[in-house]
Amino acid sequence: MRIAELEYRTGINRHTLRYYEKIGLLKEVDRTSNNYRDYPEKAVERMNMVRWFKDLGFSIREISAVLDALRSDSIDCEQGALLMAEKKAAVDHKITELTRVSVMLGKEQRRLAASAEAARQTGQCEA
Amino acid sequence: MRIAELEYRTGINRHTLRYYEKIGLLKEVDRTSNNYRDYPEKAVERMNMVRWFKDLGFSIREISAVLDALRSDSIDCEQGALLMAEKKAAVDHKITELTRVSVMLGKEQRRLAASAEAARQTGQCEA
DNA sequence: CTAAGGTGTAGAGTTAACTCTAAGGTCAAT
DNA sequence: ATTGACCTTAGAGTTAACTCTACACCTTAG
Repeated sequence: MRIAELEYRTGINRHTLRYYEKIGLLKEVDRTSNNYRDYPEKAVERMNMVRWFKDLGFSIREISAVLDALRSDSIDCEQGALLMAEKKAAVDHKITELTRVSVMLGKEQRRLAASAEAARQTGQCEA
Repeated sequence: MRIAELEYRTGINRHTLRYYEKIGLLKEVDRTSNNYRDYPEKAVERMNMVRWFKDLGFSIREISAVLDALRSDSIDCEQGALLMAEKKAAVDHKITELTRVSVMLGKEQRRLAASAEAARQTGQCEA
């Protein structure tokens, strides 16, 4: 497929797609005889994965490393397994911290809602 | 306390502390007669909270909004409660997605570890 | 054959969030 | 009174990750 379709199917700007290619994040690209880029189905999958990771706060460098390790022609499985374990630990830590944040936000939400209720009686917000 | 101590106790660069003040993220600042900044204990607490949120991927704008709502002289509790609920929902969604990522990374880690084991026999990584 | 619309490259511009530099004021100790 | 370690501001520089502009080439419908 050409760049317009990949752009449409991934929601990633074509300039960004070319940028990703340049920095080595998107490697599944061929060229047609007229020098247009020709993307395989796999490119859609990779880019959707990139968006997924990116939205969760991974850096491009991290995503590159993970995708490279997952690519089937990856050189070193041993190394790849280590990377996965390391990333999983980081993700699990983040989940723990976010859970703490969620609890805190829930508490504060209830506190503020109660104050808002009181305010409707007294006219003042905070107690 | 002066800026050196706040820098030491929060691990946040003094330039960054002044920057945070300028953009309204750090409001608990007084001045001594010689125009030096004089921070109350509360500033340490706020800055540690900022670091906590920042490391979890919140933007400065988001952190500002949350801290403002938590500040005891906050104007509108009603609005604050809504903000907390909204942020909590976003955090909970992120936790769900990160959990999916964690599962995926775990699977890939095991797959790669198995391939590495096989490689030790055959000399080839991927099957 | 030409105009519209898709594609190419190179490189400039943008935004967030710092991080640092320069030039100068303050203060405690020698 | 000078030195050195503080502090001040204004503004420049940096990094990541885009996003856009300019200009030229390719393709297809009328």
